[in-house]
Amino acid sequence: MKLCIRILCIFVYQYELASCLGMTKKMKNSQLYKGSLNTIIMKLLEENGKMYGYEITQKVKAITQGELNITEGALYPALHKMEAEGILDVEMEKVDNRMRKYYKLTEAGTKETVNRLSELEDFIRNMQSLVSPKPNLEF
Amino acid sequence: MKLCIRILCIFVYQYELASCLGMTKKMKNSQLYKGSLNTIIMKLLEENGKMYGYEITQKVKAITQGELNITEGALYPALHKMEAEGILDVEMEKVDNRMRKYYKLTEAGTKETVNRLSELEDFIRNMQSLVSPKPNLEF
DNA sequence: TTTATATACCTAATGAAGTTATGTATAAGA
DNA sequence: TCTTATACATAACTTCATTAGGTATATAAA
Repeated sequence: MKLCIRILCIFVYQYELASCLGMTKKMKNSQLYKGSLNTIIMKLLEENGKMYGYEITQKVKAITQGELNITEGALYPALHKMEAEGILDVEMEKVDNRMRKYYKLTEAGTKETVNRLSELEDFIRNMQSLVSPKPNLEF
Repeated sequence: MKLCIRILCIFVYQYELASCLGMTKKMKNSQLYKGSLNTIIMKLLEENGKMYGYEITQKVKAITQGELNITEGALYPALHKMEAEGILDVEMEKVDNRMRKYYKLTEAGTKETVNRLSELEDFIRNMQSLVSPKPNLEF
């Protein structure tokens, strides 16, 4: 029994250690990211022309230094939905005997991206007003 | 028939006009705000000491120039939940024969607010990296 | 050689948060 | 009198994401 607990402790310790080093890190994304996934995907596609799902998850992780990890359970349904809505086009490609589904913005998608980005700007501006109310010092 | 269409047009026009003036404006909040409500509430309470529900909706509307309208269906359940979690304390008050439920941060709530605000900062920083990738120009 | 990790896709069950619609009730103004 | 503003509340529904599985190939480690 005591041995079991000791082993468990070692396991937990190593897990936590790994967490600290950002290796196994079962990162729980903040609630704040809810609703921003589509905007993120669209912006990345606008920038990179075409990307495949897995590539998107890795890109986001890299850009945010591991702070945001898009879960596949969120990503793939989102991509399928945007494809169904005519925002994205798909193109299959076989690389190294492994399949890839490349997504790119449609014309409509490109237009919608502009709106989404402006919404994001407004959102950020509003959130900043809310949390760091700058008294109008200009006069 | 033509008359009907004309009347409809006038109605739509006036509705849009009212919208522009921010009067009737059935503002649909961007998806992006999902997940930010608690943070907003906590920050406002941290700043103002105590507030009641309706006051919060008005304050947010004012600060964001009408861009963000907290719906009551989201607000009240959120307040109740935060109270249940020990983040908020309630205090009833009767003003003008009308009831008000004033909320304020508990000690735990105040601590949690710090975390939430730092999460928000990270979130904003990450979103900015994602949508406006600033190449590291420093060298 | 088996096993774990990385790449690459997928979905079903569940949960959390918000919208819409509705209800109650008082006060003030047109 | 009828509408708007103030002030609370909740039930039904939608949307988005998490959790937890599943398939399959390639590579590195034990």
